[in-house]
Amino acid sequence: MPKETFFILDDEKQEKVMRAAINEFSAHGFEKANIGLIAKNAAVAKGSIYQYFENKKELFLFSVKWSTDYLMKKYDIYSSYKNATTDVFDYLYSSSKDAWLQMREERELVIFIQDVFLGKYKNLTDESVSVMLKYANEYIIGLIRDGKKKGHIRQDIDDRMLSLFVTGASTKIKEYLMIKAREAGDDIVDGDFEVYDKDIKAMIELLKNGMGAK
Amino acid sequence: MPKETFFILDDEKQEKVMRAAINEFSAHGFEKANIGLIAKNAAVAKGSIYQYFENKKELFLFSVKWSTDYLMKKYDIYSSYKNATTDVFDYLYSSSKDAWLQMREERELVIFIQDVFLGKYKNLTDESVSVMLKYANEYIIGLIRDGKKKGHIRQDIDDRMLSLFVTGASTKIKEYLMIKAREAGDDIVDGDFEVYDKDIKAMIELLKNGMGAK
Amino acid sequence: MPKETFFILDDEKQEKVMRAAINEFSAHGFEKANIGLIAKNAAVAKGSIYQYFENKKELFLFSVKWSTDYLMKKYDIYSSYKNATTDVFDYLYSSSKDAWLQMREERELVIFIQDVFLGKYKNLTDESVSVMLKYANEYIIGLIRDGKKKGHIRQDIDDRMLSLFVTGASTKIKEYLMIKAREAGDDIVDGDFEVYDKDIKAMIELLKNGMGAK
Amino acid sequence: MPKETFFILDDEKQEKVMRAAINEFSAHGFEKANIGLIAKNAAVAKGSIYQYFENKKELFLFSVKWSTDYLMKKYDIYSSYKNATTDVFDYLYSSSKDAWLQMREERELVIFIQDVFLGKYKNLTDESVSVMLKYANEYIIGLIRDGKKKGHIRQDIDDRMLSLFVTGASTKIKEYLMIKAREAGDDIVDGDFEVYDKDIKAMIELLKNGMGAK
DNA sequence: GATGAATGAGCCTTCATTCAT
DNA sequence: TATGAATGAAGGCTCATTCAT
Repeated sequence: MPKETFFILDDEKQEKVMRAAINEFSAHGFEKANIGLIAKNAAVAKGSIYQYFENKKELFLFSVKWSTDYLMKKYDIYSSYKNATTDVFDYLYSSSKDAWLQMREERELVIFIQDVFLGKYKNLTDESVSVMLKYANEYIIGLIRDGKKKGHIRQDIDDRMLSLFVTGASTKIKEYLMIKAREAGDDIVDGDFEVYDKDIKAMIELLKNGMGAK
Repeated sequence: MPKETFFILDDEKQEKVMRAAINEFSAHGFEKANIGLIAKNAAVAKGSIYQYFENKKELFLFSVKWSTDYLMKKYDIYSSYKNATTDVFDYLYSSSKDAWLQMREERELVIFIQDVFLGKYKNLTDESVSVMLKYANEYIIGLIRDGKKKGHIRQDIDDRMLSLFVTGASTKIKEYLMIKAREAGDDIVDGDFEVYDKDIKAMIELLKNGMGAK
Repeated sequence: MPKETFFILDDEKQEKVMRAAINEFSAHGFEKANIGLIAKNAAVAKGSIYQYFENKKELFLFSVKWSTDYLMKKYDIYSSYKNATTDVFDYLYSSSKDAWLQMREERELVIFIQDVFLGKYKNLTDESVSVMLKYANEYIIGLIRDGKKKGHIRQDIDDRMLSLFVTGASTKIKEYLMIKAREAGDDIVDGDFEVYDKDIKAMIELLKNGMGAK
Repeated sequence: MPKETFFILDDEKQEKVMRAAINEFSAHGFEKANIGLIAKNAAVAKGSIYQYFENKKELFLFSVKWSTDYLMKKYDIYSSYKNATTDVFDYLYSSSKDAWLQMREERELVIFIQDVFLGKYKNLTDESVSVMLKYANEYIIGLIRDGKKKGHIRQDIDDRMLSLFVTGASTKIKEYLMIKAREAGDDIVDGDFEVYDKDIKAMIELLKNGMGAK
C-alpha cells in the first residue's frame, strides 16, 4: 500500500500519478518500466514517487488495485451484478456489456488489467490474481447452483465442468468484443455495441442449449 | 532466425542451448533472463551465444519457434490431426489428450509455450502469436464448415461465433488438465488421463448439445 | 556554530536534539547518518534541523563541541584539574578516574568523543581535533615543566619526549578502562573502579620509575 | 576475497587497481569513495571493478589485506622481527625504524593502514582489525615474558600492564615519527631518521627505566 | 569458431536540502 | 518559527553486447 503522503495528494494528482504508472507498465512491462518517466509524465519529481511508494513493486501492485477499484467504482460493478443478474445467462450478457463500455471509455486501464489477468506480470501478481479469479469463479459457481436448483440448468454435469464451460465462452466473447473495440480505436461509440448484440445473444443461445435443462 | 553457426552445432548441443534459454526465460521473464546463465547452463561460452544469435530478442523468438516445432515434431501434431480428426468434437478430444501427454513429458516446454500464448511476453510475441492463433483458428473454422456441410452442426449461427464457442471450451478444458498436471508435479503417469476422461467427455457433451444440429 | 534559533530552544529540547544527533553519528558514521532519523528521534521536524543548523556538517561539528562541553561542565574538568592535580602522576590518576566515571554515566557521549579523537571522522575533524589535542598536550607539558622545576622529573630528557611517554601510557590505561567498561555494559557500578585501581597504580609506578628523577 | 578474474590480471594492473582504491578510500572514506573514480584512476571500466570484486565492501576489505600484505612482503617484516629482535626494546627500536622507512616510501599505504587501525573505518573492519591487534599484542606479551625469564624485566608488575606500557610508548613514538614524516612531505630522505634517532633512544631509555629490573 | 574478460549505458533508490504552508 | 512534502543529484550495481586472444 502507498504511504500516507500519497493519499494527501488531491485526487486529480493521485489519478495523474497512477495513470502515468499504468501507462508505463503497460508499454514496457514491469522490469523496463522507468520510474523517471512515470514521474515526468505525472509532472512530479522522481524522488516524490518514493515518498508515495516504498518502491517500484509497491507502485505496480497499487496500480493493479487502483485500476480495479477505479473501474469497480466507475461502473458500480458490485451493485449492478448483485442486483440485476438473476441467472448465469443474464450475468454473461451484462458483464459483456460492461466489458464493452469499459473498453470504450477506459481502454488504457482495461488493457492493463487484462494483461495482469492474462499473466503478463505473472511473477508479480500470481497470488493476488489467483485470489481474484477464485472470487469471480465462486460467483459463477453460485449462479450455476442456483440455476440447477431452479431447474434452468441440467443436473447431470458437475458444477466445475459447467463453470469451465461458461467462463470459457464468456472469456471468448469478451475477447471478441475487446478485439473489435481495439480495432475501432478511439472511434468506438455507444451504439457500436448493438452491432455485436446479436453475436452475444448467439453465444448465449449456444450456452443455453449446451447446459440448459431439457 | 539464428545464424548459420548455430545450425552447424550437433543436434544435442542445439537442444541444450535452447532448453537452457527456455528454462531461463520461463523462470525470469524476458528482461530479467540472464544470457550469462543461459550460456553457463548450456555449457557454452557467453560469447558463443552471440555467435549463434544476433541478440537476446532473437534468441527468445527462436526459443518460441523451437519449442513449437519440437512439440509439433515429437507429437506429429499436424499429421495426427489431419488424418485422425474427422470432426470438431474428435479434434477437441484428441487435442486434449495431446495436451495431457505433452504436459507429462515436456512440462518445461509446454509451460513456456502456454505462457507465450497467455501473453506473458506480449510485447515481444504479439505478432507471431497472433499469426499462430490465426492458423489454429482457421483449422477450427474448417472443421466447423465441414461439420455444417455434413449436417452435424447447426446452421443458424455463424462460423465465427461457433469457433469462439469451441475454442473457449477447449481452452478451458486444457487449462483444467494443465492445472491438474502442474499440481501432480513429476508424478503424473500415463493412466492419470483416464481420471479426467469423463470430464472431457462431459465438456464435449455440452458443446455438442450447444452447437449440434437438432 | 548553530543559528540563533537553536539557542532559543529550551535546554531540554537542545539536549534532545544533540543526543539524537550524536546517537545517529555514532551508530552510522557521518555520511550514513540520516538527518530524518535524527529529527524523528529528537521529536522535531526535519526542516527544523535546518533552522537550527546550516547543514549536516555544522550539526556534526557542534555535536563534537556539545559533547565535550557537556562532559567538561558535568565533571567540571577544568577546575578539578587546575585545583587538584599538582603533578603529572596525580593528573594521570585523576583523569583515569574521570574517564571511568564518565564512561559509567555517559557511555554514549564518551564513546562518541573517543571515536572523534581516534580518527573515525578524520576528514571532518582533523583541524578541530588537533587543536584540542594541542591544548591537552600543552597542559601536560606544563605539568612536566613544573615537575622538572620541582625536581620530581628527570632533566636529561626533553619535554616533548616525556609528554609522549606520559600520554602514551595514559592513553593505554584509559583504553584499558574503557574496554572494561564497555564489556561490563550497563552493569558498571561505582565500586568497579576499585578493581582496576591497582592496575592504574602499577602503570603510574612504571611511569615514575621511567621518568622520575633519581 | 576478489574473484578469480582479478588474479588473472598482470601484477602491474592489480597494483594499479588496488592503489587507486586505497587512494580513494583514504581521501573520501568508505561511503563517499566513488567506484567510478577508482575505475578511472586505475584506467579500467567501471564494470570491470565488478568483475574483480563482488561489491564495494569486498574491494575495501581487500584493500586492507593487500596493503598489509604488500608492506609485509616489501619490508619482510615477519622474518626481520623473528630473527633480529631479541628483546622488547630492540623490537621497539627496529619497528620504529620500519615505520619510518615505510612512511618514507609508501606514505599512501601506511596512512591508509594507520587509519584502518585507528578506527576510521570502524564499522567495516572491527573484527579483522581486532584479530590483527590481538596477534600483535601476543607477540609483545611473548617478548615481555621472555624478558622476565631472562631477568631484564621487573617481575612485580603483571604482563598485561607491561604490555600496555610498551605499546603506549611505542604507539606514541611511531605517531611522532609519522607526524614528522607527514610534515616533511615528499622530501623525506633516508638520513632523516638519524635526526630522530636520539628521541627514540630517549623513549626506550624511559621504558627501560620504568620496567627494567633493578 | 570459441572463449570469457572488458565495457559502459542505464536505472532504482537514497537523502541532504529547499520551500510552500 | 515549525513543518514535512518536494526535489533532483548522485552512485552502486547489473548485464547485454563487444572484442581481443
